[in-house]
Amino acid sequence: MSTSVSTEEKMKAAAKLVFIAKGFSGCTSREIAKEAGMNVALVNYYFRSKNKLFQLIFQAVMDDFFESMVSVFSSDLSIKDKLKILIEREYDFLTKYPEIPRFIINELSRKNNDVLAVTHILPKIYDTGVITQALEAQKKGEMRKLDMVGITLLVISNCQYPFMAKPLIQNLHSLSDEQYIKHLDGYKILVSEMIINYLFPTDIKNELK
Amino acid sequence: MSTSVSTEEKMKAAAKLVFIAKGFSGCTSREIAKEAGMNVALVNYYFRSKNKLFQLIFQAVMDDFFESMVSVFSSDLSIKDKLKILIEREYDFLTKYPEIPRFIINELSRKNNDVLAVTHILPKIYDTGVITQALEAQKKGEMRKLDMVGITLLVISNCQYPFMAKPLIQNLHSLSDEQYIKHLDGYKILVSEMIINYLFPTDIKNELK
DNA sequence: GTGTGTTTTAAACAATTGTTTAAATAAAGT
DNA sequence: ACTTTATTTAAACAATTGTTTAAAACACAC
Repeated sequence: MSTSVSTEEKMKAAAKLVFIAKGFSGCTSREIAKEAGMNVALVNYYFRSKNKLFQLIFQAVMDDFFESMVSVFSSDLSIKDKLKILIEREYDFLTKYPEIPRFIINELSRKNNDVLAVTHILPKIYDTGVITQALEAQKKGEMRKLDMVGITLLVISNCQYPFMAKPLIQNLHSLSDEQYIKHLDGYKILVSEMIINYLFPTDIKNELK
Repeated sequence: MSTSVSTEEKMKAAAKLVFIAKGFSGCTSREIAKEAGMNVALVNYYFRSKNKLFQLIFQAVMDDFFESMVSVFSSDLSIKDKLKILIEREYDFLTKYPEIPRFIINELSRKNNDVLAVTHILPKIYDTGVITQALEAQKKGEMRKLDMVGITLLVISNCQYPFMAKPLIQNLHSLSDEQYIKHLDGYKILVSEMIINYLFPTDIKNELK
């Protein structure tokens, strides 16, 4: 029993690694098993099929991915500070796991994907009260009027895309890995400044409408 | 001869369609041939291999993708107007071909990809003189100091990501296709406003550093 | 130890993969 | 019309795919 849990967990870890790096259609069961150092048949023994294993991993990655968002929104901060911290956290997370947004967007774009997946996240965000908090700030004239979709897009566009586009930008501007990471370091500040300044303009009368 | 060009072209069109939709590892030679309404063997007859065909398509898509950027930069406008128009054009292009950024980023992220590809684009952008134009505007204090990588990231993050993330945002916020397109319509204005305001602040003394 | 159940293995499976072959068809040249 | 070349086809190819099978190895009760 003790070893079985361990092997199942090792296989999941390997699957996560390989799936994220290569995508569902880009890898094979044998590749995952090899990464885990075990026999191919164990994929089906423990998870019934490559697809079932994938769904498991994908769901877990999704939950991880949105966990920090929910936790920031749950904190006791102003909406402005929440967004500031969120951007900070996103960059931290993505520095560690830069492949994840590409992985998620990719697999969600795949048809024949059983994943309905994400619908359970929005209620969690609602429960944090962050949305009413934003609405109140907007009523008080402290925050620019913008719906939740827009706010989400604004934040994750400017956080996730720079990591997703790394090979593109590197190729385009001939940058090494270190050069690119360094660039992102400064870019994070810019993004935070730009978004916060836009959403919470200092000169309220002129900017807000 | 006349039919042969036509079939080769038909095959390329089909390949473009299928590759963009499903990616290199996500589709088969037979699928492409079927889409073109022809025999599988013709893939290898005309293009030697699935991989060679892919490289051909990928290169063409890349060139298309950056063509509008170069053409806008070549125009006779201020740097500020060039960026405004660029954002406008990007949204137009992406409304037509929303899958392309995901396709490009995906395939560039794939290892074992022979594509070195993009290095020929940057010189073209240099040749438009847009970079010296930006530097001059920055010297004159009209534009915020930010290198080309940052400017590129700023524009394409906020243009491309909203299209790439469509299934994610739709899933997250339970939006129909029409609802999402509608959202993007308004979002485009926001993005343009935010970026231009950030790069060209009206109150120069306070904002620029 | 013996027996029972679980875990792991190597081998096999049918299906699908990219690619090749060799024959059939069409086109072009003379 | 005949030859030659280019195009298209169906069939086959070896390799790889996800999955199954049946036996081996293991763990642990008794």
